[in-house]
Amino acid sequence: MEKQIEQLLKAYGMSVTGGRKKILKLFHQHKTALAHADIESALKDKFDRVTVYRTLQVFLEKGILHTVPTTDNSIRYALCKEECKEGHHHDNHIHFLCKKCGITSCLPETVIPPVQLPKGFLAEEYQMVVNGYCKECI
Amino acid sequence: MEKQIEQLLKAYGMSVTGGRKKILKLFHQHKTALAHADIESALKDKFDRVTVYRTLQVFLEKGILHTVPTTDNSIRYALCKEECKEGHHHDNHIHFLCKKCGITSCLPETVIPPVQLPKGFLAEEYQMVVNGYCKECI
DNA sequence: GTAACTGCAAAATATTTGCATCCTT
DNA sequence: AAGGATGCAAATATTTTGCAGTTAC
Repeated sequence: MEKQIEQLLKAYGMSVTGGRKKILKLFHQHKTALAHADIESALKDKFDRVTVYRTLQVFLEKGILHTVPTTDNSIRYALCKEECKEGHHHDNHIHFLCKKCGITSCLPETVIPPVQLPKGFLAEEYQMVVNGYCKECI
Repeated sequence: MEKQIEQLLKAYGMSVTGGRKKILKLFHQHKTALAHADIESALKDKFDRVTVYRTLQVFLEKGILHTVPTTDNSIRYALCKEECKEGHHHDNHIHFLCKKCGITSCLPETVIPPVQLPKGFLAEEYQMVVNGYCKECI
């Protein structure tokens, strides 16, 4: 695991530091999308708040993480690319947001069906969010 | 228009005030989803920032507005219910976000296709966001 | 007249920036 | 050793809260 994470960082041309490893590890452990606050509290004082901001920012730019659409005001980040790589080759996953526990999960095995857009719209990416209740909260 | 708006407010059991009318009018004029900042700058000092927050909050609670999923950190609000009422009777619209001009539009006439979720997930609402380029920006 | 809405001030939160120090390569 | 990453302090921006004055019904 440790090795995997370091390799991933190197593969993306980033230097391997404690903070980046910790944060990346979090995303690998939780299979859900995480908000800044989740990460901060998971790291409990181990790293500065600012470092978390900057690390997430870099991960986004490099394409290790991507943002998940939400209807509340939180920005959530997820590490879906990897999981999707092996199965279907699509960047467009469905995200599931549980109303009770608030967990946001990626459902990489579920394919977003095609839609017909009105004339004049050129679509590049599709994202789908499903709200409801997850296994634990039904 | 003025009358329509007042009636809508009354229909939802809200008192009719200047601020509410102005904000609701904005949503009727622009056919796009608006963020707090959009509204604030559109009203240019006519109303207090706090009033805008509170008005949007009430509109959400009453069900006049709903939030639109976004991948940036902005909360966007839209007034889709009405438009949908007449056509298809579904609350689940597709939202289109233009990469260039940043405008978020509701596409009420486009139906979200059904998806098969993995076992253990109970879905209640479906939302779909499409990124790309709108008519003006292609 | 009463309840609710609004503006102002201020508190609480969240995010960004600058700079000095430390760590990775 | 050099460039980049981190922590700390502080500046900005965003959102929430309390209260007094005003407005809608």
